[in-house]
Amino acid sequence: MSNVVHNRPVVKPDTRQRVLEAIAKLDYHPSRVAQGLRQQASRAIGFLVLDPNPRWPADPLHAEVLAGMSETATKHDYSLLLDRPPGNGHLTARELLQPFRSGQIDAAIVALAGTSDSHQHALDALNQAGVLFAVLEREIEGECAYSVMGANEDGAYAATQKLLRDGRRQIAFLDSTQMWPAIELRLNGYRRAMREAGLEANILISPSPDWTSAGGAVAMHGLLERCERKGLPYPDAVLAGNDVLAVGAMHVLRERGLHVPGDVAVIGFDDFEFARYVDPPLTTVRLPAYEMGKRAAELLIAHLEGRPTSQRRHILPTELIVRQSG
Amino acid sequence: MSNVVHNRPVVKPDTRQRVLEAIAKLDYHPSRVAQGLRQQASRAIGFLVLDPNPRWPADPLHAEVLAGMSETATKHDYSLLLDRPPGNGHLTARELLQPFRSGQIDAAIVALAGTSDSHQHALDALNQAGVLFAVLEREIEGECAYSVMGANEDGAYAATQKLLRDGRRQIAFLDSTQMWPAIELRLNGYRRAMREAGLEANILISPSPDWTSAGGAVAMHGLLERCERKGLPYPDAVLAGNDVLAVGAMHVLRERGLHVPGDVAVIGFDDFEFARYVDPPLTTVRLPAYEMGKRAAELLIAHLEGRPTSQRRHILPTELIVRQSG
DNA sequence: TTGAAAGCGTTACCAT
DNA sequence: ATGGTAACGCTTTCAA
Repeated sequence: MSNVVHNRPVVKPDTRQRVLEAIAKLDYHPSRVAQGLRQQASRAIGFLVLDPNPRWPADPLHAEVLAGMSETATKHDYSLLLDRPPGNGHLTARELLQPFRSGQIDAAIVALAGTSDSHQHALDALNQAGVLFAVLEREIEGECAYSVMGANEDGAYAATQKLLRDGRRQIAFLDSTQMWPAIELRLNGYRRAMREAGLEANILISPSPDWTSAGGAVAMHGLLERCERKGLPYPDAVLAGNDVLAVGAMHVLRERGLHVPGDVAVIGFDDFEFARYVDPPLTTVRLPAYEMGKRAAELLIAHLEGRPTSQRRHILPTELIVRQSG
Repeated sequence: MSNVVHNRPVVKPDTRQRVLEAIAKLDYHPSRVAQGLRQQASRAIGFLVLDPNPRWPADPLHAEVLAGMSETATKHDYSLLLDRPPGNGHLTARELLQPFRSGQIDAAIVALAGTSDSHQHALDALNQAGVLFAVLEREIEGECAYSVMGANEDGAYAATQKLLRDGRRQIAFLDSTQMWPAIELRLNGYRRAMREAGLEANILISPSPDWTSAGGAVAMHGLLERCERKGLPYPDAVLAGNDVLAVGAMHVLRERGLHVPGDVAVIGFDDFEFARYVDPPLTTVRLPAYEMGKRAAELLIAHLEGRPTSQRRHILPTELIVRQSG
């Protein structure tokens, strides 16, 4: 019976035929739950989002990653389980491991919020438990740990250099009080480019309260006000932590009568769908989010099927997409 | 033991104490899989997306719905399983029911693509199997079927009326060859308003090949070309099937040197995050997508816990948000 | 090649 | 109030 369902060649053709008929007649459906219990494997991978913001799927980047994961999981007949931390977002190791221990998932893709060290204990716990996982946008080491990243630092470096080449000198960076590992890397790239250009003194960072466009507007607002208060000149360029922030920032600039890119150049990050449709079309650093989701899922599934990939650190290239905003 | 874990009051305090200690010492974790097998209930709800486009999570509306579902599921300690049709998107009843029959989910939220009748057989199959589900944006009847909708027709009607009140007469609608139940309703609202204004002859519909902004640009392009070919005047207003399309359409209008809203008013649908940040800020019909996801999940979970809601048809109100594009 | 039986980790039931 | 046992539906192993 089991041998028939799984197409194993140890059954005589006519026996197989009989069994198949019975299956059809009884409208039999194998229970994946029972299979899971017996085989100690659920054929499901989890998406563990360590972000207290319940609206995280609405972030275009997360959505793209999710789409890539889902596509790949389906292709390999794996299920995808969405898992969020209950409540406040501060996880104990126990909570994190729960879906593994309870047999719900065989592996997980982990998306972090917060600074890169804030969830170190969580990753340590995963490692110590010996479970299989892939972390997005974050270096990680461990027996069964993969990491899938975009070239965030390179991208931010290239974007800053482009602005410098265009003669911009007062280049500001928009980040957020809600930290996020990729942003640290982007900041690093920005800082390095400024330092190498001898403009360390011009480094200027303004935080958004969150990762929405409304937050981006707040950050831009704060930036301009700070300049006014201190009698500093306005920045002549802004590198935004991501496109969503950039959109809000451009809105504020327009409201203030500042021309983009004439007065202030703006470059975003991610190249989300709407980047080319805002006015002016947004120059940005493309991050291959969909591909990252795919890659992470592929690595985990290959590992689960006995084909672990020796390369644990996967960095997908970013690309500067020059449009008209900067 | 089971009684202790589930806090049943049939155990003596000191026995409970002893068991709890053992649990801690052995680092015991209940297996949800075994629980599922034993109780014939997985404590998971599925999101069945009958859309062949693998990038569906990147659609802002879907993402918001997903966020609402995820939030609610987590709150009630339910898992959320993402389920896509394998491959082409044309589902057999068998494939649709698979996650139910295999015990992976106790209920599902179903998002349809295609015309409202194209998946009728799928919904019939769900009904006939007696499984619990909620359909988004689509009327449904059945023993265990809920439907959660936005007031699509009302919204489109109100938007069209607003344009008429502003003196617009040549109002076009942007839909898509990739149909979608909600769009049929929006079209109905548009048609009804035009008919009631005696402008049935002016009804003009241009399709996008998909639901991206690029598609919206194609639809707008096609619309203008059709007018030119037939020697018709350009439309003085456009009601887009959703905001994503509207963004692409506005882009084309600007490229052609047409002023929004001076020459052509544009109204979108959904009120996604970026609607207020495009230029000019997009007038649109707000659809409470997050709330719809929440509601659907709540209805299912309440039903599963023995508290079925008598009202099966839930229509959440839409609201016309007037900004500057129309 | 086939059929029977054990066991995966729970919970529900039934003796104690 | 407690401990033992069967059963959930499958796969694997072992004997026939």
